[in-house]
Amino acid sequence: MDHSKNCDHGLAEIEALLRREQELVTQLRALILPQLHNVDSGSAELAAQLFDDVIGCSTSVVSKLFTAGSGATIELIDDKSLVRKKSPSTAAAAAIDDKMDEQAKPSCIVGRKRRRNDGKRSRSLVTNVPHYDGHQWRKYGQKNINGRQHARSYYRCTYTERNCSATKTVQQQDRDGGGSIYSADAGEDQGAKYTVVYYGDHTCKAGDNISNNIID
DNA sequence: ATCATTTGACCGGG
DNA sequence: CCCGGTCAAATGAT
Repeated sequence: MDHSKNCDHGLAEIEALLRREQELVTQLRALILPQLHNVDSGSAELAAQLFDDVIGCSTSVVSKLFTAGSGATIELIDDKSLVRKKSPSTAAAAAIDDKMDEQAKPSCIVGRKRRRNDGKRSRSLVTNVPHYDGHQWRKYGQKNINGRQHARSYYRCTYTERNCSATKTVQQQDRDGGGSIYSADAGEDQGAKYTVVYYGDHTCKAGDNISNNIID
C-alpha cells in the first residue's frame, strides 16, 4: 500500500538494483565469452555484441532516470566535473565527496549539477571483473589520482590505429575504512571492485583472430 | 623479430 | 600552479 513512499528511496533502490544487474551481467560475460571463443569465435563475437547491448540498455536506463529526471541533473556519468568543491568551509562535505569517488552517488540529491555532456559520452559501471568485456585493450597510461589508493589505468582499443577510438579507464575502488576485510591476503581481485568508464564507441570490425586466454 | 606494458615527461584546462 | 589525461622511449614478454 505504501508503495512510492518518496522518490528518494525508490530511485535509490532502483539505482542499486541496476548497478547490481550490471555487475552480474559483467561477471557472466567474463565467464562466458572466453569459453565461447574457444568454441566458435563468430558466436563469441555475437555474444559480445549482445552483452554490450544489454549493458548499454542498462546504462541508458540509468542515464535517463537520473539525468532526465525531474529537473535534477545528477552527474551519474563520469566526467571531470565531479571534483568540484562547492562549499569551501564544509570539510565534511569534502570528505564525502572524496569518498564518493567519481560515481555511484546517491540518486536524488539536491545537488543539481550542470551537465557537461558535450562531446564526451561516457558510460561507467562497477564490476569485479574489469577485464574481458569482449574487446581487447591496450594500456597506454597509468596515473595516481589525487588521494586515491590505487592508480587509474588508461586503455585504448587495440585496433585504435585502424578503426576503433574506444577508450576506457579502470580504477580500483578503495577497499578500506569500514569495509569488511574478507581475506587479509596480499589483496587480490577477489572482492575488489573496479570502476570502469568507457569512452567512445567500438567500431572494431569482426572476424579478426583474437588470441584470447589472457584470463587472469 | 614484434608487440604490449611500464613509467616519467609533457601538455592543456581549471 | 596543480591535476589528470596522453605520449613515447625503455623495458618486458612471446
